[in-house]
Amino acid sequence: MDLQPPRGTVDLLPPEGGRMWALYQRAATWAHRFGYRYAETPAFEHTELFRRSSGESSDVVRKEMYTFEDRAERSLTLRPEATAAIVRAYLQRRHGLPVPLKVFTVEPMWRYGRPQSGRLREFRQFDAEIVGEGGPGADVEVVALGEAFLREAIDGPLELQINSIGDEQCRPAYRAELIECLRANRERLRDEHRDHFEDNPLRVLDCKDDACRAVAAEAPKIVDRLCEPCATHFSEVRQGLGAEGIEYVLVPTLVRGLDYYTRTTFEWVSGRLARGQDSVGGGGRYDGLAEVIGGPATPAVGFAIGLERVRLLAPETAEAAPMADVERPDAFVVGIGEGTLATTAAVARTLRAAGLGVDRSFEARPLGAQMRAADRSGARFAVIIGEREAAAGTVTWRRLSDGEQHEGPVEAAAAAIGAGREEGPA
RNA sequence: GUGGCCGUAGCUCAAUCGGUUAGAGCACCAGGUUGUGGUCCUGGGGGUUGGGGGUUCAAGUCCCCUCGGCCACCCCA
Repeated sequence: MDLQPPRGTVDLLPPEGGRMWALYQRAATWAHRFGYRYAETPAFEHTELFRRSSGESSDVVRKEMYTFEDRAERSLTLRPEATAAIVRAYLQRRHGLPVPLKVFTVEPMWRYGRPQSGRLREFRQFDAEIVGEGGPGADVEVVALGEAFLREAIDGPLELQINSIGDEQCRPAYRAELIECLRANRERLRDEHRDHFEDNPLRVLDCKDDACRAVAAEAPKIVDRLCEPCATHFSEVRQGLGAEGIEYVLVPTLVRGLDYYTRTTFEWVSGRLARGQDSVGGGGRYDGLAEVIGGPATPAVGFAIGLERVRLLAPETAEAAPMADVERPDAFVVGIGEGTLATTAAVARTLRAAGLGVDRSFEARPLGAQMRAADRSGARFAVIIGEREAAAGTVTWRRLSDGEQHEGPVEAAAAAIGAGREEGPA
């Protein structure tokens, strides 16, 4: 039996599991601070949903989907991204939901491709969406949420790039103009673009090849061709970001891989990762998506942040720590002597009822061994019960960081240990 | 999916020309320790040398296949 997990998947055992869990909590904390509520959608959907939403010419649909048939011969696909499913769910049950609907989710996604570090076949995303609001304030808020999370979760440089790719009013004309330009410079493009740029001309713009970049630099820019409403929207988004104190770089060649984007597109880029995987997250507005999958016109905007990539950029101090703060117990209960198992269990029960995270040994082991276990558990306090305490009806609590200890009733221990917990992460 | 590089304990590495029972440090576990953890001492568990096949008296070492990882491309998270 091969014990390796399937290619492109990973096991998250301690301490890695705790670090990912800490990231989930951090995402939830920030989403809550911005008024986003938690949502989940199925891990798989009808294949049709993604074909229509992402677009037939997108790479996701063309070669990255995990598609399978179930026993009733329905074609299903493991979700490659979160947005389409959230919009589908919203459309099906929109009556009674708040407007706009602000939701976030932290779930795995699946895309078939060759794995690399920070690029897995099963990967996790923090995703936030505002459905039903078309104003620029929504774009700004969604970016602000992602920005707040990222600035706290990662170390080092992070660049927010933004662009507007227009809408169905202005993009067709721009698209035609761009095709003209590309046709005129056809010989300079690299092979794979030379014959296919008419399918998705915007794609050529973010090609990394030097020759293509040179052509892209000379080509007309979509931001100069926006219709009046799109131009106004974009300018208000930029003003709003400025007012939030969020720095960004305008990147006229920033287009995104999925067809459903309109107007604002953005991406967070790290300078620290390998070039092919330096995008930490991205998103944009997708006002046309709801109609594409059969609903009424519904403006919406959102982002997806890749948590594996965030982990690669985590501060080294956090990586070096033996465990994440979120999984450290508050106290480890230690009993001295053979007959103390029942006593430590009772003390643990009391401390847990008081809201503390408590661990203990399953067996009556030597005191030194239990203290060692307490230390290794990461607990902040050891709570010790021996003959003396049992007779007096007290416990001894010892702060493991400096060895300071006191003896008193278990309620006093609970209060003292609980009081020291405030400096932990939010 | 295309191209390249690389696989020896959990991690970092060692093992002479193809030669006997694959070693070390760190990490992990236990004991020292029925009144105190981290340091220290002693001991222990861990390997199908990624897997399979071939060559050979003999393979961690040479050859083939395969699986996996990394890098670039594609593209994105």
